[in-house]
Amino acid sequence: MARNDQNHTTQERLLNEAEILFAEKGYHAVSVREITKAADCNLAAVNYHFGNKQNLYLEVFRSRWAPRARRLQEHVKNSLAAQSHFSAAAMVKAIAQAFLEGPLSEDEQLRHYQLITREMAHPTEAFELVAKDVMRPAFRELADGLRSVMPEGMSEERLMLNILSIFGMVLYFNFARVAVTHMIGCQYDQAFKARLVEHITDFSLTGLGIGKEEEPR
Amino acid sequence: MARNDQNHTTQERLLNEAEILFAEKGYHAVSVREITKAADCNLAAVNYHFGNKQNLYLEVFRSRWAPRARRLQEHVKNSLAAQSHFSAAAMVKAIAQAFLEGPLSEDEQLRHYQLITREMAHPTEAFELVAKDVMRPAFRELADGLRSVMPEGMSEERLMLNILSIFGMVLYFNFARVAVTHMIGCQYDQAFKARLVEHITDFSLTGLGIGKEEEPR
DNA sequence: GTCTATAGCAGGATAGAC
DNA sequence: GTCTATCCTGCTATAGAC
Repeated sequence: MARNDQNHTTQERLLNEAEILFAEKGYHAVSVREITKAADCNLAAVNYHFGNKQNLYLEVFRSRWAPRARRLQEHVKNSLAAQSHFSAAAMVKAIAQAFLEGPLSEDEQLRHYQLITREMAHPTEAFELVAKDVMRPAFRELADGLRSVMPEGMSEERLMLNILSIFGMVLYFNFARVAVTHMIGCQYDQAFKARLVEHITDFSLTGLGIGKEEEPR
Repeated sequence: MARNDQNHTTQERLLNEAEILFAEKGYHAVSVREITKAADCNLAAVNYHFGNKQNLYLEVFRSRWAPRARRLQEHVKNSLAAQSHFSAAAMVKAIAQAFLEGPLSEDEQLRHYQLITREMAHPTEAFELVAKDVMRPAFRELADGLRSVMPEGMSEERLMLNILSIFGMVLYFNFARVAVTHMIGCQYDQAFKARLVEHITDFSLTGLGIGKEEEPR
């Protein structure tokens, strides 16, 4: 295995650079030439190590995206395990925190959400891959956790919609950073992210916080 | 102006087909050849009518996406005007309803959200265009409406985050249909969409509906 | 494993006839 | 306005030297 200065194999460098570029521009907007140049290796390397471009893309999800998603899941689990008292509030906060201020670096975070957002809007084989192996199990686990702290008799569908709604917000505030910034004029610095976590937690627990009003009759 | 069977000019047909294809596959995944073939016209037509591919893409947002977004905005406004009593509940419901069961056909809806989701995740000139002319004004109007029904003294940032959260959910439940379907196994038929509107309304008003729990100390 | 060289094709864009 | 024909660039993928 040949390694360069940073002591990374060509395969690793290709995966790293491919992920960055795919996340930034999308599959079709990125050429193999661009990737191999960024990875400081030869044009033929992609075909040698991964067979073709599509396979490199899939491998990015297999060997980069999925493990990171599992790290996030672990982070949520650990946050909850550290709580003396398990509650819905703790759970929502743990999720929001993991996804916005969690173990991922700023750049990792952005990449992570851009990659999956693209796949959600227009799924390829990569989506099947991570949905089956990562997302669905994680989703089940969260559903089980939430079920245990919600009033009995809540329908399964309602339970799932609740989780999806929380995810929807978290995902939105991540992938649509540019739009959010445009609309409210805030940079995504540490302070703003902390306020976002607080907001998502509050909103998930109490909505707008004014309760449901009676319909006039 | 030359028209074909459907009595549409070549320009119109190009815009129609371009929108469908760009929404479905994204800018780079669609070729001019594919568009002109779908529009049943010559390869050179794109360059003749729009100068180049990029300009056709922008024109799709200008002449198709933006007017439709305004239609949605009008729909919300009319729904609210028809209410005898203006309330936060009515407002949230009007938004959710407009975006999920509103004036757009099934296909129009899908296209609409796929186009803007792509732009939010990776903005181009098209985003600037619709952000300035359509999204920001609509957002302001909604913010003003919500401000009038929220408790006084709510910070502007909180107000905006509330609206963005509602949008986040609505957008998510639209563009991530495939993911939602994967996770909870529901098709997006009329009945499910109605339940979604109900859910989004409830969630926005009361969150999980169990109130904020006290931190144990 | 990594390189160069190149095959083979699809892409956007244009020129010029009609 | 619409067509055909064509230019030229850039793409993925492969063959074969090292």
